[in-house]
Amino acid sequence: MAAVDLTALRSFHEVCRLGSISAAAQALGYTQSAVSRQIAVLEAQLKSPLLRRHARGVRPTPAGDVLLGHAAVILSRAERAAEEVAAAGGLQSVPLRVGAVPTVTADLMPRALTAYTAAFPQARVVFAAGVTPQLLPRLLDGELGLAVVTDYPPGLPPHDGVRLLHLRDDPLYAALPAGHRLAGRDVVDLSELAGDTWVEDYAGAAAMLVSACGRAGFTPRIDIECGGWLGKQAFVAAGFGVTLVPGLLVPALRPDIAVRELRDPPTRNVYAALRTPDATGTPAAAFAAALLAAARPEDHVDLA
Amino acid sequence: MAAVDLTALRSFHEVCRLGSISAAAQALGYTQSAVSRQIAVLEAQLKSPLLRRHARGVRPTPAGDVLLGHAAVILSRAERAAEEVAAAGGLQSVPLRVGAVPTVTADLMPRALTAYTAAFPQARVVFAAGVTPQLLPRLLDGELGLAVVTDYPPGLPPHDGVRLLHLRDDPLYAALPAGHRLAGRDVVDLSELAGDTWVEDYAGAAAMLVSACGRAGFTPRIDIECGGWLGKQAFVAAGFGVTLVPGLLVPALRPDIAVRELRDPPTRNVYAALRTPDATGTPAAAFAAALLAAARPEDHVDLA
DNA sequence: TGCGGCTATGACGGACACGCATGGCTCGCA
DNA sequence: TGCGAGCCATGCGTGTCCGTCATAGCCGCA
Repeated sequence: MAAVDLTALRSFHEVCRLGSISAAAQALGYTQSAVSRQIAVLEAQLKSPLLRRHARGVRPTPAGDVLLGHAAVILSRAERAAEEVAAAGGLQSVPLRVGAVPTVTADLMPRALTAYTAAFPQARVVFAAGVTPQLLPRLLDGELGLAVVTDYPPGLPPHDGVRLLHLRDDPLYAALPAGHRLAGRDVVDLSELAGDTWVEDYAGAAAMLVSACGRAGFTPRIDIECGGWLGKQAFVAAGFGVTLVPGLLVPALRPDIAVRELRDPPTRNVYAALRTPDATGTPAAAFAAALLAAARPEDHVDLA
Repeated sequence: MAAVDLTALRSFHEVCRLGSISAAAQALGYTQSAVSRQIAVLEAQLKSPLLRRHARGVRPTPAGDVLLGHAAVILSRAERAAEEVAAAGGLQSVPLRVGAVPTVTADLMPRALTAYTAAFPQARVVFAAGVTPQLLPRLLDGELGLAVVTDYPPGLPPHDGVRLLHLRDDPLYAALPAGHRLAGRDVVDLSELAGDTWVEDYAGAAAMLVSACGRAGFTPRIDIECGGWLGKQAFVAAGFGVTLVPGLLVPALRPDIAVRELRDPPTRNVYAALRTPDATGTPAAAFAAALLAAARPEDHVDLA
């Protein structure tokens, strides 16, 4: 999609919305011919038909439906960028944008943020949750000033230009419905969950699940794709599946979920990641120090 | 940003990454002159300087930092779109994409999904959380097949072309740290929380908070901007602030948070939203019926 | 069967994007 | 302190691209 422009995407989006190339052309101030051509160029670039042509208008193909979903997001984001660039024109600084895997929001991140804002009362921090394969590129791309990431499989993505600060180890546990046949045990072997239905969504965590289950001799059946821990917990508690849960999250789980140690548990490392040029003397570096202090209270860390 | 293209955005992104127009030009296969001009055009379109020019390279301005964050997302999304369009070429259908405000993931959505997948075992559903002001445009744009939304202030956005199905009322409660001075009460008046620090993030919920506090005679001080309910709960439980919590979420809250009724509570309505042409005979319509059945178990609803 | 609605495509002209060349500024080194 | 190197901005020329106009073809309906 290197040569695709937002103009063609916008036209495609409007064609799908109105179900007609002519109507979209009128709405956008082009001729039907121009819009037809834009669509044809898009289809050539993406090497896939995007619209089914009928005598009375058009309908997206399945591939067109996929592009439509992305187009909506891209176009919306482009508008927001313009608005925010205009708003940022008068600012002297931008907030420190911190990203982290969701599991650290339950305990570690609030404690680190508290220490940081106490030391730097004028600082503004914006927090965004994400998964490691997304967070590191976002850090490198400049969207984030700091990211808390883990080395879940497939391991850390390439991170040239990034300084990693190890925060702690974090083993996985099994989260079972309270009435599960294995809930009465203290330690569970992963292979004993081969026949269960799994609750998982994030690409990183799903990969670790598949990898761990592969070593235990089975492929997990993930029927419930759920994005957040409230939802995950609800599905597990309601008996619709089991899942793996990082130790960092265990204290925050609802009481009607049975959390059990795994024999030989998959264990991840948790890191604070900064761009190498930001590794000293920057707000991101100060925040990393706060994270380290929160993760290892026994080490004294200065926030200067 | 109507005329801005991805080519200029890509160049800007690479210039920031390498800190040099010449280096970016070389990496992208352009001359320095072409890239310099692309940046100049971007700056003119966005009416803001985006780079500070130095003798040895460039650095983004604060406005440039803002654009860089968005550019990273847009460019990444564009790549994913191309990949997924290629992968979708052979598909006969796409998953039903369901969006909802996060509060329904804790109970209502898992129940509805269970009923739906029991009735349609071959169906694939992808779920994405969001806030109402984002969800309705995403529904209309084609990204979502169905969205569960609420009429938090500023109320529902314009929704021509959308069919709304009322699911239930949902009053707000106060969520307080367990040791809060008002935690011993059964009913709290919002004005009594005027001097507290607030935990909130989402634009919709923050607007309702500001609106409700305005009616109670004060402006809430939101020091902790936190995106997810695990984090919100952690900040409240740790004593760093109070927040409002929808009734739908109350059963899923951790036990060390004091949840209290509000006198005259702000109350929202919860709706399932579909595009009008999808209102009958589609997977989205069937899913809406499952949501209605889950929200009102006393009404019998057929999933045909 | 003819007409209207709609999409695809040929031909053409003007706008745009980029390369080459050059000017101006800053920085580092002898 | 002066010179050279590095780097960005901009004028000019050229080829490509984008949009318009016109036309052809298909489908559905009265």
